[in-house]
Amino acid sequence: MASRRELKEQKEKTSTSLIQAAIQLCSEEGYASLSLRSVARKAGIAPTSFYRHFRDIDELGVAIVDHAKTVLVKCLSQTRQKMLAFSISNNVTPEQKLQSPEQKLQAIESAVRPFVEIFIEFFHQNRDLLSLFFQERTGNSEAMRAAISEGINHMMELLSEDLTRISKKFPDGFGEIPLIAQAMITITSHACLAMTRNKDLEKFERLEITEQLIKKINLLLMGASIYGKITQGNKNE
Amino acid sequence: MASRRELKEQKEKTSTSLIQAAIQLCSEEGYASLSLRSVARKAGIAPTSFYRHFRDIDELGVAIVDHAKTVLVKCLSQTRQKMLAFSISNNVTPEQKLQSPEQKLQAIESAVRPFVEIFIEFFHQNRDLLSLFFQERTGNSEAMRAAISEGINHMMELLSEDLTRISKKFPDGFGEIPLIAQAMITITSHACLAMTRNKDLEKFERLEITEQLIKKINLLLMGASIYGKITQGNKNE
DNA sequence: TGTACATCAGTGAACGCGCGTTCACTGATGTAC
DNA sequence: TGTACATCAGTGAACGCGCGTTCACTGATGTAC
Repeated sequence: MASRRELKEQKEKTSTSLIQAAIQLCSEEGYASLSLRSVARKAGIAPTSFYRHFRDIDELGVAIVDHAKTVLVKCLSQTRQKMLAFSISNNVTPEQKLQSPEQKLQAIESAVRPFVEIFIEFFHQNRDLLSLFFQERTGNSEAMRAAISEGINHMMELLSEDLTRISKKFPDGFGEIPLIAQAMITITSHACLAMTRNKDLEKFERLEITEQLIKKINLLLMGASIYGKITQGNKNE
Repeated sequence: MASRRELKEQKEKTSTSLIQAAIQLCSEEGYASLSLRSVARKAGIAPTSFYRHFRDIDELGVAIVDHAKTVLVKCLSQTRQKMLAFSISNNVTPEQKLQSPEQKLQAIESAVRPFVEIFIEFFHQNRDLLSLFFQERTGNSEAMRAAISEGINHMMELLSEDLTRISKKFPDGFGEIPLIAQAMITITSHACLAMTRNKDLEKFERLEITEQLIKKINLLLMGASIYGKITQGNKNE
């Protein structure tokens, strides 16, 4: 009835059920309160069957983080497209544009806004998964912290690349791009976590959080655009 | 032998022992893993005696947060003194100073540096307490989140006052001061949490985190100083 | 001064519960020969 | 084709453990009269 191949697929399905069950339980009680038995119960298997899939809860946790990583990479790939769209629409020589603060701010916001809107939308669509990812970044499981840290570093690299490209449109470039990327991820993930409670967050509140986050990142990048002028020589770094 | 008054003092001592025991246990296992019995054991009393002091673990948690609040208020009072020292040393009319980006950056850093250095030092001295405070800001205990949120709001008010005073030294003031205060606390607390693991963090690493945090806040405030120019009318807000 | 009672921090026994983990087992699939 | 064996996802009984909570108790202090 079930071939060896079908058995493998069935096992994969069960693993996925365990992961989904764990994500949901974490959103209710937190990762630290996750128990092997509660996950197995929610996934509809016997407690002892858990061991056919994961050595322990932390191994499941790392699998969840791996899943979160792929979602985040997709997210950053989408934000990159939109941010490049910005670059193209501003595809003129630096000397022509972006000299006045107003022009700079407008240019910055035209890149920041799509980034934030797409990110918030992704977070909204993957609330339980991503809030777990960001929350456990500083949690008490070393295995989780290590796995998450890897994902965050990757995000920062991607974001730094984007910022580098954007900075080329500014007469003096941006200063301290890696730090900017760090700070962007910090305040973005924090804004997301602030949305986590109140599952039925009013759309109004979500929009307000979005606008505030955009403003904060605008401020950072405005600062970076001056920093680039002050610390000469880092222009194309 | 022990008067009624001495009994009250003794009870207070036991409560303090419970709080200290809980703080230490949280630093090892996290707040979510805290158990009434483990706290009582560490404090040297019978499990049932716990109920003479707190209704449940969350009530103890809120008491810990209250303690953290007083530490943080002391911290912000010290940073304020140093930041006002900056204001005095720059006590000239706006027209005379801070027109060039270099001057602005220098003025901003002279306020930001003491803030960060004092904050990091306070965190270092109260590592377990304050990392619990910041970590559980987005944790799974509603009682904790509520208590912490109150403390954070108070911090943001104090910081906004400081920023308002500082902004008066700049020709165009700062824009979006409340958002700046929020972002400052977000990235500062995150930098602190990054120091939490590795109890014996190399002094070198601590200094590096300090310098990076200073730069990030510099960027924010540089941005704010331009934002003030663009969005006219908010100058003295 | 003496007697009866109230207060209250701390105790130890006991309870039922959910937990992680072990173990030997099932039953279906595929392989060797 | 048939027989013996290997693989492997899933199972159910059983274990010992730490947990939160209850209960009646102790023993010292203070109060009423």
